[in-house]
Amino acid sequence: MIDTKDRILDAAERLFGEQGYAATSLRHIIADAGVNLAAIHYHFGSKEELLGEVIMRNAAPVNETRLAMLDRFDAEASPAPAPVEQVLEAFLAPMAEVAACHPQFVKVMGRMHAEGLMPTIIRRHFHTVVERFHQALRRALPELPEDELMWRVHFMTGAMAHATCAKPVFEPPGYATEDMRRRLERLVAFLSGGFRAPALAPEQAEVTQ
Amino acid sequence: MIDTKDRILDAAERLFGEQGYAATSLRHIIADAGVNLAAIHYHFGSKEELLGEVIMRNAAPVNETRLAMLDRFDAEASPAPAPVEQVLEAFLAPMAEVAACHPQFVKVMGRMHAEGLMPTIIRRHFHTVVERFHQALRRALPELPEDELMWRVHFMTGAMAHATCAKPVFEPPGYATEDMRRRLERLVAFLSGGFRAPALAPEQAEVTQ
DNA sequence: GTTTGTCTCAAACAACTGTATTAATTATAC
DNA sequence: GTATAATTAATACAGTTGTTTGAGACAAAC
Repeated sequence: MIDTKDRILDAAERLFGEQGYAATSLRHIIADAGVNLAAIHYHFGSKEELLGEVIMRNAAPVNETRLAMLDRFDAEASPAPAPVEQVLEAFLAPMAEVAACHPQFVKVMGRMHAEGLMPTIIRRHFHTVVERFHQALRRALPELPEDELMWRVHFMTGAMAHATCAKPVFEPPGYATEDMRRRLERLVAFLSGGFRAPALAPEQAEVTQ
Repeated sequence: MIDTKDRILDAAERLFGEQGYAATSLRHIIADAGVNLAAIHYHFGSKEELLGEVIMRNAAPVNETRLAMLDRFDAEASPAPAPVEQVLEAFLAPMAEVAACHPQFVKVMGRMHAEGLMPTIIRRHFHTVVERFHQALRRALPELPEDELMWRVHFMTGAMAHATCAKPVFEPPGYATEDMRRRLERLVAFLSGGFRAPALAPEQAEVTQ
């Protein structure tokens, strides 16, 4: 079969997205793809490299679109910096677009975050995009201290990962039918509010009680 | 040894928090606790029940404190509803407190979310607390549509889980030293902003492009 | 038609998983 | 001291994991 490789990639993408990387065995994948176990190691060498190819066949175009959108928003707002909403939209909207033809890829990325595999992947393939968006957020929120900004990026990462792949504890109305595009729009609104919130007073006495 | 059971619980709590439930084998746990493999099944019966005990020995007091704080904030603000900041604080601060003596427990809860085990656990032991906080948020944000609120709770869940257990892609300054209390205060500020953000216009034409 | 390289097949590998069993040990009560 | 219960130890089980192997099927090239 000529398309064995693609069938493996499709099956892996689907199962990684639904169950996560660790929970998906190679035997699940070959059963879903209808191919032989050896085919995976013939075509990819290892489970880890298979994951790498699943990611990279989508991540590259997504990242290009992200940078293009951010450039456009930056140009439109010039000389002012692009507002947070647009920075976040430039980051998230391309994921929603790719979800149209590869609905599972978004989930795969979420799983990577949730399983703690993202730091490795990021440093390998996403460095440029992350760096660019960090700068954009920095300019959009000049009054926000650096540590607070980085913490909020961390929080955002969690909300993103959860929003894209996790099953909610209590399902919002229309959860199953609502498309990823609208879901990410809701997320942009929510995260923008979070980034815009006043920063914590630096190292005062604890206010918890 | 008299404290075998506690040593198992402590080791399990630590390893579940650091590596997650699925990635932690019973043999990791016994090696860490310095006990025999049979001791786990003697004291707990199964891996799943061990997890249950790890959770419940901390979750019960935490949930009591949560409800007490929320009652207090509600009384203080009466007849107005308690503001979002306080609702979130009542939910998160007790976790920060328990982190003082059981620093890994917070991470365990985060892992449960990330691994998708939380829905089961929640419905079993956290139903009251979740219901109460849902109502509190509803009253604090009366103008927010119900579906939008539930989506934001979902986003909040993700940010919480990630903030408490995941290693950030790029570490904020002072990441290793800053205590959980302050981290959760940052999270409360961020989430409050998110909940306060204006809701998405209901079902308009897509604004993505 | 034979050869060469691509690819698939079934089977097996060693390592690991949660669980179970049986005997030995220890502590407590009488 | 002995009987009774609580607890540990060592070992084995059956299943799953990622990975490897070697024999064969198939196509295209010459």
